[in-house]
Amino acid sequence: MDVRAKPKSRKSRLSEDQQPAEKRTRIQAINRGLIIDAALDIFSTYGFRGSTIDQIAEKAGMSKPNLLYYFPRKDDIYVTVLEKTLEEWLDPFEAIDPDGDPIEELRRYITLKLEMSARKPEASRLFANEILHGAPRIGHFLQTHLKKLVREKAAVLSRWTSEGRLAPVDPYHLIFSIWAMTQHYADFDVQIRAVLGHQVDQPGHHEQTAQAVLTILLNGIRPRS
Amino acid sequence: MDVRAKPKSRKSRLSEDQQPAEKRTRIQAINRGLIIDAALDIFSTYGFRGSTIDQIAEKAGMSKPNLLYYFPRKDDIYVTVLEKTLEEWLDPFEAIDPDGDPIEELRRYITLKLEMSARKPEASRLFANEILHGAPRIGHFLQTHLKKLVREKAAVLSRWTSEGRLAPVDPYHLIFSIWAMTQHYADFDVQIRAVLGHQVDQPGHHEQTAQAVLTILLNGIRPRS
DNA sequence: GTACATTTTGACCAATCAGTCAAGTTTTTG
DNA sequence: CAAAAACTTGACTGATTGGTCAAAATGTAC
Repeated sequence: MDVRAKPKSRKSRLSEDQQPAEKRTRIQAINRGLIIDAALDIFSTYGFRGSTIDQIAEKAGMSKPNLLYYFPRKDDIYVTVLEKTLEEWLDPFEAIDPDGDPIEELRRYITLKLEMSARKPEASRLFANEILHGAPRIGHFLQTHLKKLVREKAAVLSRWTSEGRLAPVDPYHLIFSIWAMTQHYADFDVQIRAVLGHQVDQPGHHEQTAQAVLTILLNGIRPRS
Repeated sequence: MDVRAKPKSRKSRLSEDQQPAEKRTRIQAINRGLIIDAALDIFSTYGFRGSTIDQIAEKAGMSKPNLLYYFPRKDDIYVTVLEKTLEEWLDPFEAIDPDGDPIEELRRYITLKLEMSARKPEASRLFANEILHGAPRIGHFLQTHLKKLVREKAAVLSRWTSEGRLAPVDPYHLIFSIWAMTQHYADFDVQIRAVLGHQVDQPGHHEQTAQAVLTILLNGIRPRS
């Protein structure tokens, strides 16, 4: 269940790359990587305005002017990181198989998203922060690419419902619900930790979470008599 | 279903009031109100670091030094607004009645939360933003008051389950799920609008949302054969 | 090794913004 | 109405921070 599979030469969706990847030197590849990793960390913790270039440079182990040599503007770093995050984020959604078994496909998708939330919560938080503040940089992307993608998947869910293989439920809201519940575990981690205490660091906790979320989504909370 | 009912002389939970409310003059009451309303708007849109005192002052219709006359520090405004938000936020949760009918109580709570998300999404976003950034100002509150409150309600849910009046599901994760789904509609409003289009502004849309969320949570998505 | 290109950095600049202050205006009080 | 209290504000300050620049250091190609 490795979701890190690289997107197959898919074009960047948010902006054109300033520089074709092939033209990059070895040093550039390394340093851009260091910067992006550091930036994800800092931006997801403090937000765009709350983060400083100095912080990112420090974390990446280089001077500020050096960092600006690779990404001339603060915005460039941010957009690059956001873009990478978005791609990784949507891959498993695209992978929902219209020809698979409905419950199994959704179970797999939900499990995958929960794993991502546990493994890389920074990515989820970066995205959440951008949306929360009105998505100033990805509004267009949401209205075009994401809208289309969701419409396609909603159609699949609709068909499953009409075939009686899924409970009759609005497919859009079902998608939103899955997103809500899975991302919540990354975005509201602090709150969950505060409430559950150290229990969240114990082995098996993620499995328990997955179990609970799947139970609620699949079976609902009304007792089956 | 009015949730604006004022908390019954409950003590502030985050910080002591700088000044007892009785000592406030008429002008103070008015201006503090204007500031708090403006601040909720600005802070929820731009985050703490992204908001400036000038913006808030402008929105409140007064000069910056004037605003600082009422709240000496930027932080003071923020904490005050956060505190008010938190109270309003938890009231309906506290109101879950251990002696009521489980499904009805949860249905009421979920409906109420969805209404709040639709009516005052700024409050939800302000809270989400604070949690997302590590809850630097309310960490203690979460670990004490909220933790205790959730434990109490989780015990009620547990009992309901053991009485067979609720499906067997981890009570903590059930609470998290409800929070996730209801807040999602406020926090990710931009995304939902992008996907659903202008449909969200049509009359009856909130009812439709509530219907879908309740169906999923109550009945799950697995078809009942 | 040498010439050229790439990478790195200290020192600096300009804009933004939280917060101060002293001098004014308005409101309340007796 | 007079004095005191409460309120308001223009002009300022110091700290932070995004971004520049020219010179130095390092890496690469022949």
